[in-house]
Amino acid sequence: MSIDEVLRAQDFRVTRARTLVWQVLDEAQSHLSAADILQRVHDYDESINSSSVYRALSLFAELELVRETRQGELSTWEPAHDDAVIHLRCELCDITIHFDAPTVNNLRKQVGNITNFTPTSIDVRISGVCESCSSAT
Amino acid sequence: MSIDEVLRAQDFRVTRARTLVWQVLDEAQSHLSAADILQRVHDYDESINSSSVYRALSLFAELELVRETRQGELSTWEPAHDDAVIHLRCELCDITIHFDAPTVNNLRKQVGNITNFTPTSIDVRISGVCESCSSAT
DNA sequence: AGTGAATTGCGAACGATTTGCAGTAAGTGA
DNA sequence: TCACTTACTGCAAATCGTTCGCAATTCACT
Repeated sequence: MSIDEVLRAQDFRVTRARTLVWQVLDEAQSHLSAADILQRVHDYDESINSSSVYRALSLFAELELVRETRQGELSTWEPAHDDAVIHLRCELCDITIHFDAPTVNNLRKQVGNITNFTPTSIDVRISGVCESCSSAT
Repeated sequence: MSIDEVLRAQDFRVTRARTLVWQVLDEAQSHLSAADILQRVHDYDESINSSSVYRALSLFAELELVRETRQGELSTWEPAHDDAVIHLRCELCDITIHFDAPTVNNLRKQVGNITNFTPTSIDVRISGVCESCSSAT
């Protein structure tokens, strides 16, 4: 289902701002800051305002189409994905790599079994050094 | 080793602001926002300024005495603890519970073995509903 | 094309955190 | 105990990502 269809299906209007913000996120398939997104949106259309970008992002977040993450100072966004996919964040180059770790589901079960806490979503982030940074001495 | 000793050992001065901020964190043993901390510090001494609280917190963070976490909008701080201890955050009452999950170390090993990423620290947060909120219907 | 409401652009407001600076007080050595 | 040095503080102003109010625009439907 395209973003247009998703929006229309829930009675939201398909606008240039929303379409472009989605397009940028979808093309990047990585963690982008609001500033990154705005900049790339401007590559397509200078006239889109930052407010509209923020508004599109929060709408998408509500519809669970994107996932917002706080990395250090600022927020980043990426298309939503399963929470068993964890984030490996390189401390040197700041890149974020996805890693599908089935163990995450064990962790989820463990918490469900041992405690009386009922998990809904799990968020695993690992900081460290990525391959290219560690091989670059 | 007391906070005074830790500070002195690294040639930082022991000041009222630093002592009180540490005392508040240590007493609470939970996640406090900067505003919470300031308020509790003021219970001891009205004259401490928020800048000093922020400055103390970032010093402590550098010395790895505290752990800063972004929860939604704002940052929270707590005394540092092992990263195999994960955070269970209740979506209803916003409380954060600690849970010692040995599985975290498996996850760490798994990443180390399967990928070429070298983990240094791991951060697991689980959102869900805590016992008292789920029993309160 | 015409209508009404949803959405936008704009600029101002916001609020947590930070900074510059002059004054204060912690540590040191006499 | 008393100076002396300078790290640290309080204050107020600045910063900066994000949000808001509102008039103008644009979308969806006829």
